[in-house]
Amino acid sequence: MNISEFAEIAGVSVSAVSRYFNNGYLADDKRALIEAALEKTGYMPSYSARTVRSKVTKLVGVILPKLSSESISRVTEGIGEVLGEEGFELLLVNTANDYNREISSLELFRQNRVDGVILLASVFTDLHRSLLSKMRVPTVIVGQQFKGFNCVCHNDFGAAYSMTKLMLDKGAKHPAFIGVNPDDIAAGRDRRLGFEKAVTEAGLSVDPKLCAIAKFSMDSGYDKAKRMFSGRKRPDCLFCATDSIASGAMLYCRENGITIPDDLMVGAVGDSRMGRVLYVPLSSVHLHYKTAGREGANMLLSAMKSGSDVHRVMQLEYDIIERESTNRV
Amino acid sequence: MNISEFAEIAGVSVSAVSRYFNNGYLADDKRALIEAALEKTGYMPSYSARTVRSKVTKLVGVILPKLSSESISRVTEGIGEVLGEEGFELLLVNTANDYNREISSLELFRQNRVDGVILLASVFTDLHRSLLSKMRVPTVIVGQQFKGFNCVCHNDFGAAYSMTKLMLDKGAKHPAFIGVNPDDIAAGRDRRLGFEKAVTEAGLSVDPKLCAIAKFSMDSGYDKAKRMFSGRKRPDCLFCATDSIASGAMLYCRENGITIPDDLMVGAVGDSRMGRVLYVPLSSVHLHYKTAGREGANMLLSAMKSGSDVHRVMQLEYDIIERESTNRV
DNA sequence: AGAACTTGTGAAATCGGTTTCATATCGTGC
DNA sequence: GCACGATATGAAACCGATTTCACAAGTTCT
Repeated sequence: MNISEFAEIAGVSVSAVSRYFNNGYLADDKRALIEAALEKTGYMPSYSARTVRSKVTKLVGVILPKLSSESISRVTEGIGEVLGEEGFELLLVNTANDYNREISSLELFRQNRVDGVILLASVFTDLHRSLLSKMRVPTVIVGQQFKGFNCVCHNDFGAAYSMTKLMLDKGAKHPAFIGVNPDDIAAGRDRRLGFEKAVTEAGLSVDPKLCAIAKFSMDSGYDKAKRMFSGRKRPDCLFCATDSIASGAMLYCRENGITIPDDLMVGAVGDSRMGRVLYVPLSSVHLHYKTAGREGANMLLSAMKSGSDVHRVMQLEYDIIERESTNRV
Repeated sequence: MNISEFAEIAGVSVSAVSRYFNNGYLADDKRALIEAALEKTGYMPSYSARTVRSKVTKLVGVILPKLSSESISRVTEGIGEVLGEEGFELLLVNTANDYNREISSLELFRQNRVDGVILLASVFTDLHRSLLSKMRVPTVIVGQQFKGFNCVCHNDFGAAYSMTKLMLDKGAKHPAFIGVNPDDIAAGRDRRLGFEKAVTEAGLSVDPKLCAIAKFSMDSGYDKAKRMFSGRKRPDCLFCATDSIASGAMLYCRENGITIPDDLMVGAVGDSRMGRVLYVPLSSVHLHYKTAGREGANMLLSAMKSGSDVHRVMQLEYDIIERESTNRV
């Protein structure tokens, strides 16, 4: 059924029906007629037809590097909450960390498919920059700070610094580090720099043999820990860029008689649910992922409303969660 | 830029451009002309305009009870993989376990917003049934078996049965159960029934005082364990409907000197990442969530292609993962 | 050579809405 | 009594694509 058929059934003009759904001028008696017919027929206007003329899709594109990650799904949950209240729906693209899919999704969203875009990406390239600046629709980046664009990010540097400092303050002298790809500015580079600053500030030096780059997974954390502990130098504290990595490293420690926190303190970033129930509860830095999603969505909403090109940056702070893994007396 | 402007620039007719994008008859020379102009202008046809006429949205609606759950995000990942290959995108709705949002999303998708729907819901009501049977677009239910509709589900009964039997075979005599809402047929009722069958079959009886219904969370598992262990009767094995619940219960055990597996064996369903790194690695039943998502997507694809109303049911089997929590000698 | 297909083509109708526009009615201030 | 703004209305133009249709040209089969 289309709008003209429905208008005829209701006994009003096509324009009246359109106005009913779009808050235009409309007399109460027609409104009643339409509502009665609506009850009877269950008519719903077509979104696409509406979009052709009005250019409004009520869709927001969300580009994610993966789905089955606690942090990312929390961000997405926050985005959905805020946008849902405003009647927007999420068009989700999972790029599976595939660079090309990220680019092609941006390309797809660039023109007319959605009213706005929220991008969660780990690594940014020049191609990203050029594509992002050609965007016709408002865009917000969550989780990374990228000059010249709307961003909601975390204080990754501070988080890593504070967690490392916590361990050094408890007397550790041989700090180790397992991080992620430094091309990922937030989780890779900034957390590394935060670690390094804390170490240097404590009058110690960063030992390259006690530093490793892992992937975002437990298995990779296990692997890097294994290599590190096979060397001559033994660390007495370990900072990991993510909880997953830490949990893998701890698995190795457990299997090899390395006692936490006595032989080795462990601290990480992310405060995942898993951290609480690890065999030694994990000290971690809580980042406000869901809030980041909510704020990103709010930022996008105001950008879509205003249509202005002014970009904003919001940085969220963090909370240190101390648990047994750093509980040395 | 619209199709007529572009056609003029390319020096071909509007129809030719449309055919270029829709695999219609088209001579090679025109194809070349269009590709050259495409290179120059970056023109992209409007999805909504296309949809008005062709009725094809290339969108699939996915309705989820929550996002930040490992099992659900794995299912969604599987869905996205398969559908992405076929050029579909996901329109995601997170109902946050809100009954009304589930209904209103179905209502929204019923007509014309999407080409197909995949529904992950925990509890089905009569309203669900009536709404689902009024669906104009193909619909697949993942994770539940619902007579008369396309379903991809797990063998929840068998999973619970096997895990419980595993513990009873090792000599447990006082089995306990922490499950979820029995209105949830798959995770609630079937896992309960599977537990009960194993108990009865072993010549034991189900003690109501050793049975509890929790929510899908660690905290709730902790809480139910606390109450259960405050009673007079002490269980010697515990089956939990989910890993989260089990991890909460185990947290309580650890705090209260109940040794796993010696005092209490623990088994669950879900095989989440967390289970591997718990202070006592958790025995759990692996359900093929991602595969369920993939198969659900495949089922939807064939339903969309054929347009037929024949419904199919696919049940996926499971793997028992034995770890220390049931490792009694 | 002529019939019967297959392939290729562009003008025009069409999809289902929104928005403009010309016009009507009403209350209100002067 | 008249000008004026606010409210209300339906016909028609419009949005940007797809699809139909009538027809042309090239192939293949008798």
